Amino acid sequence: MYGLADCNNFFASCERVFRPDLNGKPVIILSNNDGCVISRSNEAKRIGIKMGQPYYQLKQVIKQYGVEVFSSNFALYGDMSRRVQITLQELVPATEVYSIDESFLDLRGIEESELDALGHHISYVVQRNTGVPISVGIAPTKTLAKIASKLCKQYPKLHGSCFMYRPEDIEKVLRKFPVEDVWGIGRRFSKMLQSRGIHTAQDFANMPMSLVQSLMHVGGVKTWRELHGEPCVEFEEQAKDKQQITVSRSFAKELTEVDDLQQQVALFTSMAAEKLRKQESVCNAVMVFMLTNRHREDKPQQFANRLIPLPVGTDSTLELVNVATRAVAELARFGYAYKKAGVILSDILPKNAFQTALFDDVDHQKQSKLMSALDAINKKQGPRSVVVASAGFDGVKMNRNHLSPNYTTEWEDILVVSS
DNA sequence: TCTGGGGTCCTAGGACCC
DNA sequence: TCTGGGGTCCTAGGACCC
Repeated sequence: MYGLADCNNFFASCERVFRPDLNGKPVIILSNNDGCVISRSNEAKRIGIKMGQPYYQLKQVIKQYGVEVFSSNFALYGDMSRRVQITLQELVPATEVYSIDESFLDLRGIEESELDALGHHISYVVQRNTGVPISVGIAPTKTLAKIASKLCKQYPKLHGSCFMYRPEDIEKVLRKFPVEDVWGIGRRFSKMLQSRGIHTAQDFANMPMSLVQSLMHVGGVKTWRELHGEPCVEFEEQAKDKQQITVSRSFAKELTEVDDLQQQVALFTSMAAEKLRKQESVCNAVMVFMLTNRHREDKPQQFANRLIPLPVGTDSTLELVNVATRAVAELARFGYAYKKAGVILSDILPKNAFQTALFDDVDHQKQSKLMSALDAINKKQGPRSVVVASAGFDGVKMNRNHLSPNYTTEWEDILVVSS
């Protein structure tokens, strides 16, 4: 049996933990730059606010219903996520962290007769210890566990946990479960399936496997098998190293000056390099990209990008910033206003396996020591206590007009003092 | 005026090899 | 008119996830 523990309306719930006065009120969380809605309390869902809806379209509704609005505060959500994960780890043999608000639970070795009670216990303890409400689904495959956890959100009578295992019970659920809500079936395939008269998960499960194979390839077959109770998606306790690391942001105002763009890209590159060093890897290529505002059809459009292969794998912020900022200077065109930029580190390998080039003129040992020192200081004193000069201390040029305090981490305060 | 960010996997097709 | 066969590697694009 597999379990899935999925936090309810996670970001909105995190904000509420420290603002209990908001219980029962509509709450929404906005994306970076206060662009669009990325999390909603049940009350906000009920008054028709949609996921991904642009904030500027909601001003009227917000006023009318007294909706509480928050800018996203990932320092807070990341820390709350960690607390939930620690709590889960204490309750089951092993967990797989799937996303910031979901973990799969390894329930091997636990008696079937105990699973229903265990699910409810997990749901209760997580809420008691962290303040975050959570839905636990338990079933013979990951895909079915996902469905079970979604049922909890639909039916409060389940009290936060749903254990489904008898084939006849599962079929009863699948007959009412929309095919577009099945894990692994996205917007495109849902549309295609619906045009063929497939509307529920059970309709999909009733299709011949060969037809699923020809329409949706191996991914579709996996999902089909999982719905039939045959596990195809393995439990992965150990998080894998990232194969690609991206840092990108939209800006509050469009940037037209090369200097400003370079400073932002230098900052993104520093952040990406830090993540790279955290997983003890090096990258062999850097991609820099810059976009104009695609919503402004009256202005000239550009999606500029450049891939820079590196002669030797590196994890050095200095080296990477150097390459990335040079690319910005080459890409930026006069007369274009850039709304978003980013950097992607790719061709990633473990650091201990990296190869040196024949004519390598960088002293890697020295660079490595410098980066270790930089990371150590920033860990102790708070993020960006020490930065490369080209990235500056100002941070990203971003709107965050409804930001909550960092209730559980103090770094942002230290940053203000030190900068 | 104002529309997020960060990932993975799979497939098809082209380049290239013998 | 008719122009081999089989393999690998790489990349772009499309699908999906949160």
